[in-house]
Amino acid sequence: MASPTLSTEQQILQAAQAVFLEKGLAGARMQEIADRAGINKALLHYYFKSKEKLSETVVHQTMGLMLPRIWAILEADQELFDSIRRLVHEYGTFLQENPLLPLFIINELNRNPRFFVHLMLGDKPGERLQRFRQRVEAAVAAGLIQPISTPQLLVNVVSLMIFPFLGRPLFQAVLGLSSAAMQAELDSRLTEVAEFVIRAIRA
Amino acid sequence: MASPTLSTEQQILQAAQAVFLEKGLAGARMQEIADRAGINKALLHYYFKSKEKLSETVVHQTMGLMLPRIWAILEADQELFDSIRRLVHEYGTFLQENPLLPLFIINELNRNPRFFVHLMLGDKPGERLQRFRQRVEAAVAAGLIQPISTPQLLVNVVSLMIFPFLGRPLFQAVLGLSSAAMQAELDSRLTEVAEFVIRAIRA
DNA sequence: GTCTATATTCAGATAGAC
DNA sequence: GTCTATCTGAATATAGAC
Repeated sequence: MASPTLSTEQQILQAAQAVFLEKGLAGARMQEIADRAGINKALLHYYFKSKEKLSETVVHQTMGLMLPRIWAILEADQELFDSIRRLVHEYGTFLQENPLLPLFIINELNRNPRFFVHLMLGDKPGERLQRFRQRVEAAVAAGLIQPISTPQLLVNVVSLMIFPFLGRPLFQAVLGLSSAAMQAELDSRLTEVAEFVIRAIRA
Repeated sequence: MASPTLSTEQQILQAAQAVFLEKGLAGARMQEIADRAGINKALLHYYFKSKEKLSETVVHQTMGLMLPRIWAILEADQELFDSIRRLVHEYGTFLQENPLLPLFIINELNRNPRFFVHLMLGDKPGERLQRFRQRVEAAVAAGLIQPISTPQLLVNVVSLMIFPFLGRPLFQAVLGLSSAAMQAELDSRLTEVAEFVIRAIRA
């Protein structure tokens, strides 16, 4: 049960986020959310008409924390390698603090791409990346980096950051690492991934 | 409805795999599996006592296709860069043919790590990677590649291969690509990822 | 082995009192 | 706003005839 100084609505949202992240949307139970918020199911439906509505509110709130920071970095006018270092470090830190988020997001993204993409990109999806694309192409043209398309570069960076949190149980077992040792590996990626990418693309 | 020349059991397994991959374990309905197999629910339970049992059989069967090939590459005594190229190409091709598999696997892996890890690695999880580990360390010692730990290298390669299939809807929207264009990007990764990794680690 | 019909369980949602 | 009690629907699983 969360701090009683929060409004009931905030208690619910906090409890709902925790349960959704732990169990996934399909696995989450309204009963459990109510229990953790210290109320009952009826009141849950009084505040949020349905589970679907509740989840949308939670997703909206949760994504709001991260997205502006990512876009700020991608749109900043800055040396490309520094952008990559900042992106890896800031987004990586956020992921360390929210390690369950990737699995939840990936599932909802695939279940309802429309809703999700609109939430992340607003009305004009393709355009937000224009600045970053120009900077990559300029760096290629100037011979600063290997010829690589913006899609491939971006997919690579994002994959390297997020996937370890999804495959963690597998990696830990295959590599024969303790939970602490695996955590240390993830920590060191906050800098290692950036250098890995930079070495790969540097001309 | 599948080919009627198959035994009922095979019809069921085939239908079950399709539904599990499309809907996920939680989202799959026994009714739909029965429908696609051309039988009814009761018969489904006659062959497989429960949904859980059925899913275990399907997972077992599906993973069996891929795992031996991966281990063969990791355990082969071969030049390291060639191993990476083979791994990316063979595993990548498999993923292209089974694009829905990653999402299903990742969910089941996190839902039940024990069962899953045992299925993938057998009784002695940490040991199967010994040969590959030695080869990486030897390459580092010989100055052929940058100093990198086996865990980081392996996590990187696997992340670069699998994650694009999980984040595909997002990437497609962010990058403003058509479905065909996105597919082309994924295709070209079959070779590009290997070269990306090799450039990153080459001394 | 295969079917129809039914039992059981569970979870989301609502009614209505306070 | 908050509660107890209840409805409704869906989905897994089983009984029993053929």
